[in-house]
Amino acid sequence: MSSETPAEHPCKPLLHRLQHFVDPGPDELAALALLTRDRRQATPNACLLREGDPGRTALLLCSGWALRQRTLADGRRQIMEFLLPGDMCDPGSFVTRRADSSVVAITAMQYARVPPDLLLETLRHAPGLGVCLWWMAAQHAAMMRSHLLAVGRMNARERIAHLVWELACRLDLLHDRPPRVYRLPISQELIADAVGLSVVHVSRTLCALERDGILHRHGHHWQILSRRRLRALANLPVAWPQRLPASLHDAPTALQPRTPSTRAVKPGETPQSTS
Amino acid sequence: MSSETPAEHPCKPLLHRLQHFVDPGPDELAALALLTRDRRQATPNACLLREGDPGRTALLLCSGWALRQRTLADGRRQIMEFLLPGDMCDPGSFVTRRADSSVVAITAMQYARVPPDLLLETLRHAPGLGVCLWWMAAQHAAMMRSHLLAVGRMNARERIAHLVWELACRLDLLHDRPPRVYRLPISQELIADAVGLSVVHVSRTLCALERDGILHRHGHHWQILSRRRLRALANLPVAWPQRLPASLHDAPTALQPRTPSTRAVKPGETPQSTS
DNA sequence: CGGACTGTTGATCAAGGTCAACCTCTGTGG
DNA sequence: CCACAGAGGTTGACCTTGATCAACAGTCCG
Repeated sequence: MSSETPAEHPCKPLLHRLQHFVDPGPDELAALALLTRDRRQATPNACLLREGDPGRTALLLCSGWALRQRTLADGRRQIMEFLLPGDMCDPGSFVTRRADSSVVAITAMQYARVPPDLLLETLRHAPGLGVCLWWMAAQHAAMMRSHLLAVGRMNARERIAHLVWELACRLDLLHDRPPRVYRLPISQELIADAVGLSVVHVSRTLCALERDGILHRHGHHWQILSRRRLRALANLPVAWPQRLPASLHDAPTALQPRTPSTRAVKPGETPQSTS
Repeated sequence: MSSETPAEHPCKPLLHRLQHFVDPGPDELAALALLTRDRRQATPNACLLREGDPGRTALLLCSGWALRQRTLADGRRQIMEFLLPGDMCDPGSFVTRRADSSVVAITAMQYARVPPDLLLETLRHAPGLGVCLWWMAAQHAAMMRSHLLAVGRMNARERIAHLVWELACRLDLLHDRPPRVYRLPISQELIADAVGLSVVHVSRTLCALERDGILHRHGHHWQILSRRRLRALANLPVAWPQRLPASLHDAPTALQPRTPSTRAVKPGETPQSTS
């Protein structure tokens, strides 16, 4: 088949991520290419979507980082999530009058706007993609719940460890092998607003993690020195992200499953157990 | 049509909620009835779904309250959300290997388990329901983001006000008119674990809200004395929940829109503006 | 060279946590 | 009918985590 040209595919990161789980056929590849018909650029701090906008369109990130946030009248803000290449931001917006949160570029980035009819058309061409999107949405919801758990019930150390671990896991999915050093283009202010702490305390806590030999940073380059201890701090109860359940591969409209030999092993994932 | 017998419909609360937004036809009513084929009972503290379960089934709550929670090894827990009659809990579970959170009954309750094929079959019979479920999922995601904002960036007073406001809005949707006094079958311990505070501090803060003439409670009966001040505290930027966007009513598979004369006015909702 | 932005460190402060006592209500069993 | 136990709520005293304010250092960029 013509499936061996991922390097030139317009939404490589999404593809790359999906390939950890399923093996897209030519139909799916062609359908995915459709999604990026309306491509755009954004520079740091540009607003892709503003709170209150009618914005009836999904966003598909191709390169660069963004974030979703909500702001209070007095300036306090909460960062809901960081958005990485390959992320598809809420198709839920199709069905909603006004956005409840803003999406802002962190780095220079490329993305596509996906209007509702285009998404529906794409799904008609490649129904198997529906399961993928559904799966991604479920993973996303689980991620949000983890985030809530961290912010609501963990202390500063744990919260930050949790965030770093989450980002590392997500970045791992964008590469063939877990990178040795991660590039996290986020300031400590962003970390603070994501985990609900003050900037100063984030700085202190990061220094402490570094002193304890768990992390190492310079600039935006981060290294995880002890995956074990970081993971323990992050308190992750279940493996995340999860694979598609096997039985879905057999559904009439599903994609072909990857054969075990070619399936990449995901980084922090323990196959079964919890602790 | 035969749409005037909601009193005997097996999932009245869901219906009631949907009727604030759309006008289900006979097909939709029949299809909804299908969903509750596998009905169950639960008593307080019963576990409908346990963290780590494979549980490939959605839950449709018919009566009573439940909650979704995640627990840490040392006993700390975060309540993700309270689940009310008419709530459909994550169809996302179809596509996921293991549940990331538990669902526990708060009161005695009735619910139905909805396996994947039943849901798909139902949607085949009444495609218009798909939009409804999608809309509910989008509302749900927005609610979770609000919750995260509250826990991450608000102080005790605001967090609790936020929670009470959210619950009141959701309960309003289950009745024809906003009730004068709400029945909230939740202990202060549950409130604490939902908003990320200690029980003691919840007690103090509630007493303060009562002293300030914003709330009144005895037992599980709550009255909102000043909707204005409660709403201001809760810091709600956009109207919630939102109506379906008008254009979706015109989609080929959509339900009939309610005529303006019969559409109920929703409680805390300002039609357009933010503050 | 000067300014903006980001990160680090110290000093002080306050919101909320913890511990403990006590109270009210409800249901239970004698 | 009362005694008792247990759960949930209230209040006080004290302590801890993290917020706030401020000064300063490093880096990038005009």
